[in-house]
Amino acid sequence: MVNFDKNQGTMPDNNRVYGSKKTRAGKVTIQQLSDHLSLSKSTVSRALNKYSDIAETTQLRVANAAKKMGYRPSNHAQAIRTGLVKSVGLVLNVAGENAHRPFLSEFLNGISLRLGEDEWTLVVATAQSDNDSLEVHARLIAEQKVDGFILPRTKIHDLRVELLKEKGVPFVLYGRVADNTDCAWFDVAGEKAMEKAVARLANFGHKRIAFIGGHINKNFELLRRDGYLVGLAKMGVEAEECLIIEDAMSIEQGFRAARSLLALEEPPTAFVCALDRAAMGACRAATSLGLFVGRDISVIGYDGIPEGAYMMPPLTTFAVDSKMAGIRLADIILNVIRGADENSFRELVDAHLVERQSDGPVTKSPKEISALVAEALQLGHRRKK
Amino acid sequence: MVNFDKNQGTMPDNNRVYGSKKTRAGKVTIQQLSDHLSLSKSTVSRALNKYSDIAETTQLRVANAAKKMGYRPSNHAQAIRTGLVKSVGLVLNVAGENAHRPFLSEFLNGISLRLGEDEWTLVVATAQSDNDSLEVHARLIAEQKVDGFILPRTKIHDLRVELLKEKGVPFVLYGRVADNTDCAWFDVAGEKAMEKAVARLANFGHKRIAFIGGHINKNFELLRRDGYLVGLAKMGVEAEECLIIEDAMSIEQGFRAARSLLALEEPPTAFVCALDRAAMGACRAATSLGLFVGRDISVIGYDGIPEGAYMMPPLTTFAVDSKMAGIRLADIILNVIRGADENSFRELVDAHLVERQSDGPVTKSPKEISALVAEALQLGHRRKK
DNA sequence: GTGATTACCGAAACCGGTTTCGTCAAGTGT
DNA sequence: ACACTTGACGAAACCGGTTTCGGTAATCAC
Repeated sequence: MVNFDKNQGTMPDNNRVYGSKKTRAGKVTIQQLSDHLSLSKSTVSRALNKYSDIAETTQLRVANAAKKMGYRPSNHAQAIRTGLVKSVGLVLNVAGENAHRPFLSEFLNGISLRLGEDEWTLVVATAQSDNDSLEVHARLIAEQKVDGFILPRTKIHDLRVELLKEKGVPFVLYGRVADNTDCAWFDVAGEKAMEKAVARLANFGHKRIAFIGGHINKNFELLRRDGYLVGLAKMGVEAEECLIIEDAMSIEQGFRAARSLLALEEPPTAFVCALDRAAMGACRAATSLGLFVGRDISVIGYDGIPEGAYMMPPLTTFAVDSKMAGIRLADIILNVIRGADENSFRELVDAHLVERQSDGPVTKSPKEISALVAEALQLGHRRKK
Repeated sequence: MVNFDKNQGTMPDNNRVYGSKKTRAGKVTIQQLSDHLSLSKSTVSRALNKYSDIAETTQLRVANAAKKMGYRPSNHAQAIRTGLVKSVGLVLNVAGENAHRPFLSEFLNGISLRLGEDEWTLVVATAQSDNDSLEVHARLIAEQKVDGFILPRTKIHDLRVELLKEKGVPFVLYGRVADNTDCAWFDVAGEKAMEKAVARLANFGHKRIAFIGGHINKNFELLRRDGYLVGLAKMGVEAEECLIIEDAMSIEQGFRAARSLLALEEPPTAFVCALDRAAMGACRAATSLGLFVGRDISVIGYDGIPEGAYMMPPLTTFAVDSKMAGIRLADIILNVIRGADENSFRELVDAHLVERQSDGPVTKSPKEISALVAEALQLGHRRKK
């Protein structure tokens, strides 16, 4: 009868020391609370959850005692019954190391702020590819770590949407997809900003306005390009295939895009860029070709990254409010999780113009620009020799 | 006895529709699994957790069946008993809207990657101030949303450390604090980078090397400044009070710092900056005063932000690997939570030099620089009139 | 005054796991 | 042949809540 149970029920080797030393003493349970109040567990629970069959006086008494004793319901204890863990997931696809996110912290802040109001939390995970992203979502669902998702950077046909619809897990899109049925979404109207950018430039007298866009598998890219085209149409300017370049997501790519556009026989006198980073590259390209941005040539960006203010010259751009986006998305997903109809959430807000000095009235014709560029190129060529 | 319980036990109004329509059908419980295997719940549980008192053959049988049926233990169901929710918290203090985080997504990626290996998750929350940060931590603890924390951007005397020590909640620091006892930490040796930067510049022949630092309440600032001073001492260069400016966290502030340093009677011929963003400002300041960065004057940054590569000229800097930092921090906190001794985790890694073109051999004396600056200022002055 | 409601609360089941304790058959020593 | 281990598993308690189902006393209708 001596140490009979020594190797019986012992913990496995790989996780024996689980749990930290201090046993999280402070924790007040509902049992202790109900004992203290001389009420039953169930009454206390229902009182806290404001059931109508508990006397108001009792509800008050319980609420006060709970506050005084510092009682907080254990999140997972209630999750096990209610099925709600009170947290939403956000999976960031970091594929392509150029996946720059200038406003991630503001965005997270908005989400966290809104979720915090209801004592919910945000679970963040990253994915290394589109496929991985699906797996990560599936994992979070399987382990019931979240009650719903915010899906950033929607693609035109987004597999995440299919997955979540199939599993019946609530979600909200940051962006739009081809088929929006039964999808709650929030988006910034990039297309409208592009349209306004074109209008602004046309009013400045520009006739040859180029467009430098982003990844064509992203939905926002199509929308922004359409906005650009609509803008041209409305201003009575004819669109030209050769003035549109896509797939410029980085400074480098923006640089190359602008270089090639400026090498055209009849180069543009203004650039509309779908991303500030591309605009930065475009500015550098123009500068490197001897053009003064804001005078010889105009550039308008989109995003509102802080660096834009410190560029030479400061960049005119359309800024999006990422914090607000986070707040709205969090609010929507909370509603959807609580049973609201997805189809009642379709929010489109505007980016707002930040007027700086990278654009202005047209001063040079395409021919003149072409001449300046040619000169700069020859100079560079000569210097190399 | 008709509809007696109609308004009895009804849910309160404010949260009646809780839970989404579809009842998350796919979920396989341990009960179903054990039924299917004709084993008891407890045996299955212990088999999955590799208890030594379950036959190996049985363990295998259970593991296989679990995989085939797609069984995933409900996270909160086990949390309620084990006390572990299998997630770690990260609270970002977004105070001061210029709290720019160039590498946040890489950092998150590193953390998520390592946590994901063990099927843990990352909970992210934001705080609007130092005080709010404490409250957010407390909230996450009270609701048992996390098992431990990663504390980024440590301050010299960090209240978060006190809070977590008092509550007995595991944590790991990204950075160091004044009193490191019983703290696990990981850090990048910014001081060493600063020292190397000074050595590099001194070897280039620079004698007047200025330092532009960051927030003085952050611990890294003290360390980096010390590194700068040590570097000077080692190279036999005397430190001068007037060549040190602190509190430059943004491009704008770096700009102003460099302007004032260049206005000195005997201005520096090189800048060592504790942050790339300050370095960017410094470059712009030098350029605006008619100096060619990389030739007339040298600038070295720290952080390795991507924009540095596209500056004019590209910025020489010390880059930190944020993804790796995330991975290591996640690994450490997992160990600490599982009971390892905090004092056995003290990791210091180096930032690595990225040689670009913003620094080089000294070509101008302080006097000459001063003259150029004076000229540029007069020019600007004249132009204004 | 009596039966039917109604307001309020407690007992117990339940959620999906983990852990303790006990049982039972097979093996071991003498 | 008999007491003692040992290996392998099941029953039941438990974790901290939520929800169902009754039950009791007071109120109301007539």
